[in-house]
Amino acid sequence: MWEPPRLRYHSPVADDGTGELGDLLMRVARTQRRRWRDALAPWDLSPHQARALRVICEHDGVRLSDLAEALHIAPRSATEVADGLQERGLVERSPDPGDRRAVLLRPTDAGRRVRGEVGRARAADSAELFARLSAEDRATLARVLRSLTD
Amino acid sequence: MWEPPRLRYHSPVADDGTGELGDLLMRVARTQRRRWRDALAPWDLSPHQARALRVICEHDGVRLSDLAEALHIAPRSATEVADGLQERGLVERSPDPGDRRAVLLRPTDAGRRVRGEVGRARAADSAELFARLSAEDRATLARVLRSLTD
DNA sequence: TCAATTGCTGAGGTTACCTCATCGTGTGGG
DNA sequence: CCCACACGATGAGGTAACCTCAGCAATTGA
Repeated sequence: MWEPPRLRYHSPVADDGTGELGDLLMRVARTQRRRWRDALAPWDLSPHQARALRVICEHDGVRLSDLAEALHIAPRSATEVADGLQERGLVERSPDPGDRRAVLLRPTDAGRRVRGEVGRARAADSAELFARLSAEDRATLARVLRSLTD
Repeated sequence: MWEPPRLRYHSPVADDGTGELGDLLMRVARTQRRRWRDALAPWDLSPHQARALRVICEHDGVRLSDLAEALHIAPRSATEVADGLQERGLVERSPDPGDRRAVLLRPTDAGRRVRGEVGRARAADSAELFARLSAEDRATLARVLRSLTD
């Protein structure tokens, strides 16, 4: 039996349309983040680990400091993300032949496989979420969002 | 002097358009989340605290368990959010006359004032972010996002 | 050549969440 | 009218994901 929520979080305040856009955007983004986290559960990866795996798979031989930059975290924290992936056998550390201080991260075979599976799961999930939109709404949404990312 | 980033996080992978929508959405949302956090800094409030203050101001007399539900966190964690707001003098606890187990949260005068200031700052920030869109793009975006939040 | 910088990581702290246990209060079936 | 059980809040304690700072080895530049 359904019971109405006692509190609504989102404001019933009348506004001019731009104020609400921010709310809507965050709401959809939160929905998608939650969906993504759930979709990632079978591999026991956090969203950050999945992003790191993707970065590492896309560029052969990634330095920890570059990974940190790509993920917008402190260099020290990239060490921990890499530790997590290494523990799971998805990436390996190797010395950088050009700079003996540095460490290069490379995907293992398992890492490449998992990255592929995760990528497909993510694409499927995204397609499912956006399936309710018409093709032209999707195109408009993509254009509008792109113009907001500068 | 500008230097190109060595790594791009976002995938150059060609896709069918729906896969990229998810990325774009998360990217815009992250931008906005960061902007919001920065906009909140003058009041020393976390995003969660600001949301809690908003909920408390919009409904007079909010139980901790209701706050937890509204913020999608465990009841125990709502206690901590309320503690933070109470320390800053923005809300106060009072016994629920109808149930002596429960505690009702109400905004103080300072809380109401801060909520107003934060709301205006947020609206201004949101307006600034979305200002580059045409009025009809904003309307379309709102419609499309709304249809994704069910 | 050597002082300063860079890349990584150990040590330890913070924040924001969680679960479980406890305590006082409400409530419904016998 | 009980009283066993459910419920609301919170203390205690744990975890995950960040952070800063210090230290070490390697590189770089004046």
